[in-house]
Amino acid sequence: MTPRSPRPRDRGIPEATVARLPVYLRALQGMAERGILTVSSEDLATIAGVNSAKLRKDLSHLGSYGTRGVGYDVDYLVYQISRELGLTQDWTVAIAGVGNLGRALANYGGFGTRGFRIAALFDADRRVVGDEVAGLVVRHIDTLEDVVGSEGVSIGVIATPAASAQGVCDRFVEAGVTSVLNFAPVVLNVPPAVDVRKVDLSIELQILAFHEQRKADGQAPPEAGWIDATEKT
Amino acid sequence: MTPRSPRPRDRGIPEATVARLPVYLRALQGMAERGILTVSSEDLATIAGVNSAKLRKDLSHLGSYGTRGVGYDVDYLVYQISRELGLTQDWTVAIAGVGNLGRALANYGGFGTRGFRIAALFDADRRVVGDEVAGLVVRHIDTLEDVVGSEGVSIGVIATPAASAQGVCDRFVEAGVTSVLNFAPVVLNVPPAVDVRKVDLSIELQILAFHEQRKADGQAPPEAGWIDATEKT
DNA sequence: CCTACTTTGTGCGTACTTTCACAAGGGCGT
DNA sequence: ACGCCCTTGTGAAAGTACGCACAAAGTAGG
Ligand SMILES: NC(=O)c1ccc[n+]([C@@H]2O[C@H](COP(=O)([O-])OP(=O)(O)OC[C@H]3O[C@@H](n4cnc5c(N)ncnc54)[C@H](O)[C@@H]3O)[C@@H](O)[C@H]2O)c1
Ligand SMILES: NC(=O)c1ccc[n+]([C@@H]2O[C@H](COP(=O)([O-])OP(=O)(O)OC[C@H]3O[C@@H](n4cnc5c(N)ncnc54)[C@H](O)[C@@H]3O)[C@@H](O)[C@H]2O)c1
Repeated sequence: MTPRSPRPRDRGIPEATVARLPVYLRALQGMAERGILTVSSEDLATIAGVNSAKLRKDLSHLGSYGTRGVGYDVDYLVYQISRELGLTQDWTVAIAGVGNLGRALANYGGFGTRGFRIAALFDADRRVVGDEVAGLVVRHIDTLEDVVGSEGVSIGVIATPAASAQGVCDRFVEAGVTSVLNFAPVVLNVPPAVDVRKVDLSIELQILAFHEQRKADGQAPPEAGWIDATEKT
Repeated sequence: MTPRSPRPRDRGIPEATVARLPVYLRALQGMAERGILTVSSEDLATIAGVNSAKLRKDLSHLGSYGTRGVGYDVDYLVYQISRELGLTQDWTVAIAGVGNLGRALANYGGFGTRGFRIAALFDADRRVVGDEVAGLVVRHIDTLEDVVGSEGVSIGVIATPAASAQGVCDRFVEAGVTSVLNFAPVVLNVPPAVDVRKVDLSIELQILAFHEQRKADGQAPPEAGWIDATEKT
């Protein structure tokens, strides 16, 4: 068993590494469930779809948690990555906009099991307010400030139409939310202390279309070989 | 450069630029609708949330479409970016997995209006097959090969549970699909000629949690004006 | 205790990205 | 026709990210 590390030496994990840690974490959790005790960087890298040197360098930012000649202790690494990502504590989430997407998000079980508790759903439409969705009663958007305060919401999810997104974002920020996940196709304006991440499905499709066109244009029928997708996110 | 080039001399546009073109495009389309004829890199950059030098360099990859002293012609730029992204033609999309997320995607109007036609919905559950969703009848996943062939599907969207994702992906690929948008939290394995893009909401939340923890750990958060979010995707 | 073998952690060169800063191009008023 | 002023397009610098290759560190077996 790897000895515990005295100091989490961080302050300066590259953003690219942070974006990959959740991938490693998920792979490791899968292994832990299947009773695998240790894993080499080579094996974990293959599963995570990355180069093993990159994996080792990523993990080295958290500390030296591997054992040369053996690999990494799965449970220990799960713990270390979780701690680094801030998943050892629960985070409280609120979703604004309970339409197609908002409902899908609310009904998705994968969040709660990962330390993200959905505490409130908001909508502006009175036909929706009062509905029960995923065990929560949809509240009116005008109660946002009160609820965010009383529930201690720290992450706001925006699933409203684009036109309302900035307004809702401002209210989240005003109410003290410091992280926002935005599904509306607009660039949000926020103070420097607030983090925004955007998920834009149309953009993803357009990027695929670009490459698709490339493939169709310059003809050079690629060969065989079965490799890991690049999965650029 | 290394002895061998990874691709037959990349005909130009950096991946990072491709990922931003859709953002510019959306901003420009909004301007076009409001009757704006020309725009400077400074203004467009502000709206798109990027640095103006970056914007100019991005656009320079498409050609010299600006006029010094004036800016860019909005309509012309919309056309050029659309062409570059391959949006002057329609793309046919199929969605596999008509659950919470699959339904939200199918019901979303924003795709069709941007040149992405949803041609088919597939599910494995017989209670779902036959349902009408967004004007389409859900088909059984076993008809995937036939439909993909006859409809000329080039982009496959995977919204099934993680356990089924690789299998569905393999069938898409086998049927001739060369671009995949994956919502399931797994790393897909595909041949080199196939592009995969992944959207993983849990990862986004985990990245936010990481920064949230940082803010809490550290000390007094910065205080300043009102800037554009970095929007790293 | 020593040798053979495995796997980590990282130094280093390469490639990509972002940003700065400015010369050159082009419109417009006079 | 001329010169001023604005904005583009782009070299060059600075900052990130990637992946190879290998010494160091640890295991296993005799
Ligand atoms: N559905 C998708 O698959 C999908 C895909 C890509 C992007 N999006 C984006 O996600 C967002 C939501 O999409 P959707 O399909 O769920 O739309 P939707 O119209 O089904 O739902 C939007 C909901 O937001 C509510 N709303 C409107 N203004 C509000 C406000 N000020 N405060 C609170 N709630 C408000 C509406 O009442 C509605 O219930 C949109 O911005 C859309 O562009 C959705
Ligand atoms: N709903 C969300 O907000 C959300 C968020 C993040 C990630 N995801 C991921 O998206 C995927 C779908 O999520 P969901 O909430 O819609 O799940 P869901 O369970 O509601 O829907 C999944 C659907 O896929 C169908 N399916 C199962 N196996 C199939 C197969 N082999 N071929 C075709 N269809 C099959 C099921 O019958 C079901 O209808 C999951 O991988 C989930 O982890 C969803």
